[in-house]
Amino acid sequence: MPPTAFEPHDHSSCVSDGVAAVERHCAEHKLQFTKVRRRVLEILLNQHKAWGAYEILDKLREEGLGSQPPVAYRALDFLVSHGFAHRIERLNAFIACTHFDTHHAPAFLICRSCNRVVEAESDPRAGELGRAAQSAGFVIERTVREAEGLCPACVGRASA
Amino acid sequence: MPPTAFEPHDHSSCVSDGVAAVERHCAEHKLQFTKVRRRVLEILLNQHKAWGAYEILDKLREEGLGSQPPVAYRALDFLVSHGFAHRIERLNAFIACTHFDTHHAPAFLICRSCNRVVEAESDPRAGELGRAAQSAGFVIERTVREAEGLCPACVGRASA
DNA sequence: CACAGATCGTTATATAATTACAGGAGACGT
DNA sequence: ACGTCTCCTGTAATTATATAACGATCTGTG
Ligand SMILES: [Zn+2]
Ligand SMILES: [Zn+2]
Ligand SMILES: [Zn+2]
Ligand SMILES: [Zn+2]
Repeated sequence: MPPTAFEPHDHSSCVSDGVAAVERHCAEHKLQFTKVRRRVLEILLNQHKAWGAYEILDKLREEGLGSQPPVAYRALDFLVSHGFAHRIERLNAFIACTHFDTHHAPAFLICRSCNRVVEAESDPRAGELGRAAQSAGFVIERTVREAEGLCPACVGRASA
Repeated sequence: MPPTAFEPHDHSSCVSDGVAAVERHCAEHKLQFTKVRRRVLEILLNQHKAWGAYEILDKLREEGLGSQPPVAYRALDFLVSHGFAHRIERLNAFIACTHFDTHHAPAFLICRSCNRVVEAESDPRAGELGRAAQSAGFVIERTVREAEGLCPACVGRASA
């Protein structure tokens, strides 16, 4: 199952499915899926890129949903803490989770040319980090795995 | 070869060996290892933790080596771009490289309790990132691999 | 309604990083 | 030694990212 967001796809379903899944999850877990939180999730889902907090804030401001940084950061904190979105450390930016149902340690592929970001599943105990941790007796609680480079489309464009 | 910095070791040699190796490399490659650059490297080597740019700047200021942010950032840029130091994205901070001779894609173990950071070697093509990239046709140029958790000493302390 | 807890609106502040430009020190060919 | 070029430095100003603090408002519950 290769990542799909680098390829053409029916993107409107990315948005609607994403919102619907979170809506369901919130209802089941008695979480408040408020207007701002919903809108921020929609913004994140709207493109497969990582959004800076202030970019999101600008959108909210245009729509009269809030104008100060804490408004955006609180909504993002909610989404991230419940696994509906992820923070991309390399970019100081945020992206909607594309498989938030599973309890996961995400990894990301970031295209430096078109800025698209794709989330891949990953096992935190696998790979070099896990091996190094094990041999050092280190207990991993959270991992950051981000790869920067060129997506297939941009590689083609560059070498064409 | 397990990482060593979580264990007791002769730390004075960490500093002197590190400076000497960089000094040699700069001489061989006609790079200018200026006073500020050397001092910043020494500061980084002084503890196995990640230093914020402004922490370093404070030290430089005390010593009359510069007082404005660009002084610290320029030295750090030099060190990072030549592989003598690494940026820890998760912490917005910097650490001296512990095996800068080899052409490498580093991975880090970050203890959230004692703040020690250990660098492990890693192959960028291995692990989940590499697999995901390959199946997506993505060309990796740089990776961020950072694990946060508890080092052996701090795990012991917590469960004791 | 009365209450507790979560959420929101707003101001101010903290922290991290970059831009821009003038000046200085060394390398280098003449 | 002289000019000249390049890299390095000093400093002010600004931009970008994130959090603290506090009162007001909403939401569900008895
Ligand atoms: Zn899509
Ligand atoms: Zn691309
Ligand atoms: Zn040491
Ligand atoms: Zn520790």
